[in-house]
Amino acid sequence: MRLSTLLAPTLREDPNDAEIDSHRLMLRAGLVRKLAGASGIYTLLPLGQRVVAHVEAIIREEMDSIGGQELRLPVVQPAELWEASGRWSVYGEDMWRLHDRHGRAYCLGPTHEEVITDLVAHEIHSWRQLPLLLYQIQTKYRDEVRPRFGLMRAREFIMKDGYSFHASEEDLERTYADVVGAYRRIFSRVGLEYRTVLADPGAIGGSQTHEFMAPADAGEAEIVSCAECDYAADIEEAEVAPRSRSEASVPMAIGRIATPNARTIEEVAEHLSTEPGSIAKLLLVRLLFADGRTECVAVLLAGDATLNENKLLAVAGAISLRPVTVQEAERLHLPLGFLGPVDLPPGIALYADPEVAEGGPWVVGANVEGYHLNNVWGGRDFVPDRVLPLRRAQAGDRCPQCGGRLSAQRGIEVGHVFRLGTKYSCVLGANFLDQEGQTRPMTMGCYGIGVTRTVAAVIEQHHDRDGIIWPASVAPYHAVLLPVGTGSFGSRAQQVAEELSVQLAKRGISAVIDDRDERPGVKFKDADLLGFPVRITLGKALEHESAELRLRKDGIVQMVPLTAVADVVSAQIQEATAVPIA
RNA sequence: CGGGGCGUAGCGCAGUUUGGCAGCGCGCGUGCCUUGGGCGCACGAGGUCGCCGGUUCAAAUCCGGCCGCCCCGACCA
Repeated sequence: MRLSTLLAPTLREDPNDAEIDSHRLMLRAGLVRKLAGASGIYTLLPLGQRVVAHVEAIIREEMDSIGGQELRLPVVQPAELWEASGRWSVYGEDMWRLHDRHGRAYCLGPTHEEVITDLVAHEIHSWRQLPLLLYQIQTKYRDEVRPRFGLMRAREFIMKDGYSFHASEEDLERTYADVVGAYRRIFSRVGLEYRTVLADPGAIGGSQTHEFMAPADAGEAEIVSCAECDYAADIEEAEVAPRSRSEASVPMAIGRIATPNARTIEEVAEHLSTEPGSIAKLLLVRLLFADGRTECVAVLLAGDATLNENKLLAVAGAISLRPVTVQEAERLHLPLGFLGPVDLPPGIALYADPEVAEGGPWVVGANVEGYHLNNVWGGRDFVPDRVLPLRRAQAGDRCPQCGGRLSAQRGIEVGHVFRLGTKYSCVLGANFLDQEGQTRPMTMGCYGIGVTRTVAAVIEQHHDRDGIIWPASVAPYHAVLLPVGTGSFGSRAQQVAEELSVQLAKRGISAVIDDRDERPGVKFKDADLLGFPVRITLGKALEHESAELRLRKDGIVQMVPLTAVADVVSAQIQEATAVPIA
């Protein structure tokens, strides 16, 4: 391929609407373009398409290796199908809905559980035909509340979705494990550093699920992971244990101290020359329940902890919560900024995290403007109505599995595997006859990988100031041949580039020739920006019948005789592609 | 949906406060020059100033309405 004819419009300057590195670099390197007037909808240009194709090829290989069968499912799906599963109303605004000329309602598939279950319900009838693992790699549509970060959260995106059907839970477990194994190989091969984390099954239902998270600052999810064992979890899901804390052996008497203008934990800690961790904070929140009822509760946490809102909602059975308003607090005669668990007005339930439920001494608000209490002891000075772990996990917490230290990081969710059970098979009639002749619903699993998001994640993890640094396995081309020089010297360089391109192709190495009539500096800059793993410069070294090979990832340069270039590059690419499976 | 920012040449931006010839850099075209890290010189093409309406002798600029994009939040199999 010649760069002079390739549609790869590189940009010298950063686009103004790209915030994160992957989005910025995908635009600058000419991999994608946003469709004007359509937030979250992108064209994949030739280089971007090649990268996506490489990621898809790796996914196909690994899914096929565990017995997966690829198929292609309709994008346009009738409302009836979604009404049958009950999700037409549940899915909400994220679903892209449309009508045909007869006024019948359809949607653009945001996912394909309904369609595939319907297919299997019609075609599979016997235990002898199970298990079945089907998958698709297709464009999906979600009218995201807020598309952002380029391909990271787009409204039209490519996803690999796999669905499995089983005669039993045990059989599902086998396939589930197979898929997790395949995912490990896929993400390792595309060059991602990733963590497998425990996550919330969310609205799709089912038991414990695993997310595959690629650590990156631009990630939208927060995870905690242990350095000493394999424990990792979404920060909202992570188990938290009370932290150890030194207690005074002899409880002293409670005391009242003036803390004028010290409202926040930081201000109180500074005023009293103590640590936030020795203060207990009381949050007043209003819970909203499904039946419209609301309730005001108080939550007591250590001063350096954060409330895990999901856990509070779960234990209280509420659907949402918000802090109380200033007016609500005034009505209760509670001064915001000086709240404490001692002598709360009746009618407000006190929920306490185990860390602060018993013992002391704690500094807490006095429920009087301008005052706090010290030497407060849980159990003596206040008694919680409920003691529940409501603290959000944070860096430095003990690992619930091995006791090691947890660290927190941001991550990009690139894959998610679920056990669906019989949620969809029951309502959509995906039943089979078992060996006893009994009709039973199939047990299902589903397994997603965000393909375009994975490409974004790879760039987030593999770039530098100059541009993208593609892993060889997904690079749009393995190498760039860069002839420089003028006159007859230049034509010789061009000719050598053509020859090497052919030699490389014979070894399965793809290369582009930068034959553009540009100054060397421009070619070098673009080569770095585009991120090809190997750069082969045909210039000065030609006088010694050699080429200059440079690896994008470390900048290491070596001079190689022309006759050996193809073999050396081939070896370099093979080495780079043979990644250990994490 | 709440908050904030933006919309002027293909891209990045100035001009808007205080109404008065539509500008700069990059890119693009032509010629000369240069040729190992985004050369230099000269000439040139390129605009419905997001859209609609209003005020005014005169609107990119002031007023009203609408649309789109980006960021934060809420939200998110």
